[in-house]
Amino acid sequence: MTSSAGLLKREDGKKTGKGEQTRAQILETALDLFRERGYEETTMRAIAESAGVSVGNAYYYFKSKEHLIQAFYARTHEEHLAASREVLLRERGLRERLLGVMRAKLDTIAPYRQFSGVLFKTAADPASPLNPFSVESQPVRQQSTDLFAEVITGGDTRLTPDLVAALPNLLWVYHMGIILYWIHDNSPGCAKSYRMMERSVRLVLRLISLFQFPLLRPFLKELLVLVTELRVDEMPVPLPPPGVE
Amino acid sequence: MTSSAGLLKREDGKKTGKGEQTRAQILETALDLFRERGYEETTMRAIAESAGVSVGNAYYYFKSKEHLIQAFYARTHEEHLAASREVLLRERGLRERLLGVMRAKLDTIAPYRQFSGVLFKTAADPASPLNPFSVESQPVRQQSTDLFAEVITGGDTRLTPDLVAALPNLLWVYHMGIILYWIHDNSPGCAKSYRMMERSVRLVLRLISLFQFPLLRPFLKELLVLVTELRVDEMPVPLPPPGVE
DNA sequence: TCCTCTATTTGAACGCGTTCAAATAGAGCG
DNA sequence: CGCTCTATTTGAACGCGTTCAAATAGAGGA
Repeated sequence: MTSSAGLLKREDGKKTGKGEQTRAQILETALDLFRERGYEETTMRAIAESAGVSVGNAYYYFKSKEHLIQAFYARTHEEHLAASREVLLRERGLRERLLGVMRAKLDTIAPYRQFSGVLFKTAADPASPLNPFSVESQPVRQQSTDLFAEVITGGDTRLTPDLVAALPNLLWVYHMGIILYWIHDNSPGCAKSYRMMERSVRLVLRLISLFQFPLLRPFLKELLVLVTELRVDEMPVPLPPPGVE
Repeated sequence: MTSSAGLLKREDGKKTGKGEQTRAQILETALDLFRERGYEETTMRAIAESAGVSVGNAYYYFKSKEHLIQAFYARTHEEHLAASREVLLRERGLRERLLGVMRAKLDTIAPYRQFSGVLFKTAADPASPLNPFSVESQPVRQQSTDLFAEVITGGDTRLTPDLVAALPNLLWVYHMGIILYWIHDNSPGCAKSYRMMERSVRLVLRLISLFQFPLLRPFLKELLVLVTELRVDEMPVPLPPPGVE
């Protein structure tokens, strides 16, 4: 751990780097196979064989098959962030910004639609690290809500502080809903999802402008309380193993 | 036609009835074990052994371990309907009715909280028959939305037709959201969930009365379009490979 | 009574995800 | 060079959900 040496060290000085190569090899192979044959149909043995390693070795780098999904999710998440930044630099109108970010989301995950179902399934498990509310995904979730915060604050539309406070989380939930719809959408090119997304964005924007009226302040206050309580950071994390209740 | 011993032929002349007994035995045993040890920890072999049958026999009656969850779900669903009917007979105020139905829901599933997570996980899988949007669960879903329809139409509060049309589905989604929160709620007695439920019910009611204003008619129209499109009946169902049951 | 046909029941076997004790590789050091 | 320590790699083995060919039970007909 101290210092130096050999052909393999990272400037980071942590691991030898050889492992990182193997790790990447396994992940690439896995994602390829997932996309080709689907998640359930791809066995760990097949992944290992295609990657030219042993099964045990795959498990040395990924604690479980699920953790491969997590890696996939992290990747598309990054892609979406990048695509969104582009949109947010270009567009100033709230409508264009939200629409662009949402469209970017669907575009990003499009190639993986069929096995995104599995991701959603796993994510729904409270015990899974993939769960959006788990500690492990806290950073990703944070980045997502930050993104929505940027959508509403970086544009040319001024909103009341209440809304600015509540909207990022609400929009995050909203975008999850759209993805849920998308996962079940078998229309060619997921056309229905895109249409649904556009319509709902319009509705969301109208709701936003509606709640700008000072008259509706009490609603916002109440909403804010709920959203605050929804904040997952304050939710105790389900601890798994011992004991029955 | 019917043999004198009685229990060997159904009126509909389909099955012998002996099987029904075995089926019930397996289901009861399974649910007991699930509640005691949890879902993942309960093996099909253990269920079969405890029920005094072979593994293969368990699979003769339940196509998969998942289908045991489905049976459980059907049961608590019935319980909730019963409890709700009681509430709806007693209460006339919209607030009391919605609150009562929601509370009944949480009360009904309370004993199974820890393994309800699994149910949710499975339900999130688009390919699962347990999925709320699947054909298999269409009847249950229908009954649920009918229940919410009864909540709003059977009380002493008159609502605009638009709202009456849109609300059942919206309330169904809302109640799913509460359950999602509940699943992640580790507070003693799920107190946070109950509080969240009460607060959100209050908010929902205020929103309902808000959208009674004729001024907000366009919103309702737009919402109605979305909700109609959300109707899962119109969503093409991902068909499972072989035959039906 | 015996035969037939269907409903039910069995348990071995399969393929999967996962684990683990043990083998190997390679760097630093003498 | 050999020694040591750690990172990496292996493949057999385990327990699981699930399948299936074959055995059994039981009712109705001859």
